Amino acid sequence: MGRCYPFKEIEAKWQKIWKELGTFRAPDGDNRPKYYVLDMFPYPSGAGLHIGHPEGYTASDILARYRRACGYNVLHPMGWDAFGLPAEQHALQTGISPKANTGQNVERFRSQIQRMGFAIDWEREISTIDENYYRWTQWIFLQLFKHGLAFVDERPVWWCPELKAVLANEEVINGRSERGNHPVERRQLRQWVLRITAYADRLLEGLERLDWPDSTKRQQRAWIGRSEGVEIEFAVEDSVEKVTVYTTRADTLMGVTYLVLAPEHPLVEKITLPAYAEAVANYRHETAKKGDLERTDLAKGKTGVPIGARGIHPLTGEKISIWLADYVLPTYGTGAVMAVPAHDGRDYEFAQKFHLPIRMVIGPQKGSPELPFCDAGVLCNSGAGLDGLDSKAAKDVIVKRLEGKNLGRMAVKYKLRDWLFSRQRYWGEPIPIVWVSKEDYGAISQMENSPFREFLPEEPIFFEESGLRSYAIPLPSSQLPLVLPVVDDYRPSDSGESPLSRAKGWVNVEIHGPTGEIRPATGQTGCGWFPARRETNTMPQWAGSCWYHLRYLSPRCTAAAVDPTAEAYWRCPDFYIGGAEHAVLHLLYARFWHQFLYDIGTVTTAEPYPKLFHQGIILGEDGSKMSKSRGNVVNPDRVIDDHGADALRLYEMFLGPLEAMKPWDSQGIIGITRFLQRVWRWFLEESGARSPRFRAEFEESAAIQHILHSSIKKVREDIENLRFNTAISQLMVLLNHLQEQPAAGTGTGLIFLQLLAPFAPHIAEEIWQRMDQEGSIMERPFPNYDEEKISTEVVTVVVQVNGRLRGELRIASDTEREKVLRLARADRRIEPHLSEREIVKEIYVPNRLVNFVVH
RNA sequence: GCCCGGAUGGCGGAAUCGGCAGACGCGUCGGACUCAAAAUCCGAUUCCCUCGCGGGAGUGAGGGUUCGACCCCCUCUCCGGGCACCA
Repeated sequence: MGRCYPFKEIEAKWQKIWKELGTFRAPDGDNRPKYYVLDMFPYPSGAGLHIGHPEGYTASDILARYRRACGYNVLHPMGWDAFGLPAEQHALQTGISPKANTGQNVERFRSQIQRMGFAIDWEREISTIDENYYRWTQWIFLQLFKHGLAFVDERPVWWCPELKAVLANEEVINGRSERGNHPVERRQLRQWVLRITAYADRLLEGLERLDWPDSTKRQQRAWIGRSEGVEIEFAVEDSVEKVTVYTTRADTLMGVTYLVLAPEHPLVEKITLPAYAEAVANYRHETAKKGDLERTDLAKGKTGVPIGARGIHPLTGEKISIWLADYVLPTYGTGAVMAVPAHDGRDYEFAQKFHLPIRMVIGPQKGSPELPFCDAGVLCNSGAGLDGLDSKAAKDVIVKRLEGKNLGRMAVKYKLRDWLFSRQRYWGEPIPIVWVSKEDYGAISQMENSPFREFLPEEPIFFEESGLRSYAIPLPSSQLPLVLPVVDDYRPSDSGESPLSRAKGWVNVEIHGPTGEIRPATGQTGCGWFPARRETNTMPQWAGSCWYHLRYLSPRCTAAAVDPTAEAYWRCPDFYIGGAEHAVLHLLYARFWHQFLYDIGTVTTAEPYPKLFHQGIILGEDGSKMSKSRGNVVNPDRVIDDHGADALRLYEMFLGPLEAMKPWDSQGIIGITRFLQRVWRWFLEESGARSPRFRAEFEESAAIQHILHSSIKKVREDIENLRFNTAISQLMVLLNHLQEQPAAGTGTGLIFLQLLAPFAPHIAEEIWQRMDQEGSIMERPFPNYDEEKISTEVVTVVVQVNGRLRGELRIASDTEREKVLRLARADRRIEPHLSEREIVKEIYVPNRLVNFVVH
């Protein structure tokens, strides 16, 4: 290492000063306009900060510091998404409690983040595992419960034998667990479910008004998967039952040649003919064993069995066979489809395999098609009133006919499923519910002043187990937080029960109806005391992150999840930045909770994140994803040790566009280090004192004023558009020009420092001080540019002949067209290209370009 | 399979209302300083022909529109991401 500026000392020095002075504290309510910048808070893993974390944080920090300098009251907070499976697995391996382990990880993350010198208001730090935080997560859950949006259901769920845990749909990828890539299987378990589907339309429509990346909106739309179609009833021959199918292609109704039910369809038992019962039972059994991986594996081809019963076509009365096939999913639509093999790829494949009839009803193809025609078209073979209509018109006619017979109606379906909200784990928020008998539920719900009625829903929530019904009683506010009990065994049970179920003293309680008190079981009930069992499932990791953006507004508030006064001022984040991997999970769940909180009056904004940005991924030096196994992981601590936090900040932003995926280059950071050293040496002498080059009264040349003011403009615009790489390059260009001058105005130097400050705050503060400036550079308004200084009197106009560059002219700006063309024609370099040729056309783009078209 | 996004020097990347391609930085080469090295500073650096002046080619490939295309249109290749029997 050569002569470096003393980044170690000055970075520690300014971080200390900022902390002591509370420079970045964001006061509630203020005359200034507010600006709320939010980072996706990290999961504090045992591995410590990754080089990718500071990328997003630096970006938001630059924006925060810039907005501050532009006169905004900026809120830039940080916290910890601290519940999660890794801490629990670590506990199983080491015996160290998740709480202790997570605490250590948080310490490390905090100190690593603080070393970056971010303008964070640390007094607002939050953690999802704090009792005073999850108390309100529980409160929101109870509100959902009260409003009928949280319920229990015995349902097939993804069970991972390896993790011994139930996984949400989103945590299962191609039949394997997202975390750990273990195989998963179906199991029937009692689960808590949140009715996110009730918000499907609002979640969809709300997207229109959001300033989000298109790809993320697209993903959410696809996830919600709204489709408009028709439900059609097919009577079953010799039966009172009917098969209801859902289709988006009612126009192909005349091409239906058979029906298919999902193997799980409840009608199967009722309508299967005895002769087919055994084969059907076998097929259903086979399907149940399959994971969705096998079931959805297209390569394996279609399977299915007939059930003997026949359906009756609602318009033609034709009798068609009914089949069971696992290509029909029980969880979508009605779990039954009408098969139109001529116009659907899947039906076609199935029909081919089982030699079922194929009837074309969308023309104009002739004969039996080689391939199904799946687009819209013009109807044929469909009879009077339909043939010749296009698909759209035909749908209308067919729906009208069905409605006339009361055999069909328009219907809207979604791919979105309700959110499976319980986990059989220890390290999560306890669900604040106790279970009581039917009689006791009746008694408690009748007690007029019982606190247990605070969150009681209109419809009771219950489940049945070995013939006994248990009823859900919500804990009252006075019992919150429901604290996670200390246990010594974090293993889940093989039966799918949470480790909490082992804490018998915690699980078995008695509740006092009149007062809302809860005590450990004594066996002495009566006098308003009822025996109860606590819910032992915990919430998924997504819960805490659904509303953290609100808790920052009033992190210590004990009276409410969000203090209404603070909420009225800060509202919601003006800018939200984080990884694209959260496009559908966190970002959809958080929108759901926020919309719900809006409905119950907790917040005054309809959407949580009006503007969202995804930073790209930083790859290893070899261009592949950083991973321990590849040995290409860059440790931010090392980089700060070697080059300083300012250099790391600057370099991460200089690598390329913020949203791009870009490889780290340990050579490249040298360029940034050199730049910072040149800055240091331009301002300061060897001794560290301010350089004598600076003059208080100094008239800069027009050229310097031009580059200075256009740099101010570019830096401002680039920050506002998150183009930090080009902003930094402009600062380099500016310094290159300034360095060529023997002297400089003090004001020019100070402007340079102010432009640099959001990116490299420590060095900017230090030089600011050594330039004898009072106070923090952060307190000064961001420089403005003078448009007049940017406009130039002389411009370069390039001259082309037939579009090929042949020369250029230096002329006064806004010279009239004829004069420019005359000068161009006479130019020494242009003339030879024009001589003896006819000029067909002359193009002049003012102040930019001349093009002669010659024959 | 379907839907997005991308492809620019040795490398990361600039430049898109259609108007000088390669800003800025890395690397490399040459020079200054030095006993020497490091550091620093100065210069060169898309490729080809040329001592030079200059000329030719060039933004993944091929075609098109235009006075003019990295930019717009069509076809294709490769890379990245998302969805994946959703009827």
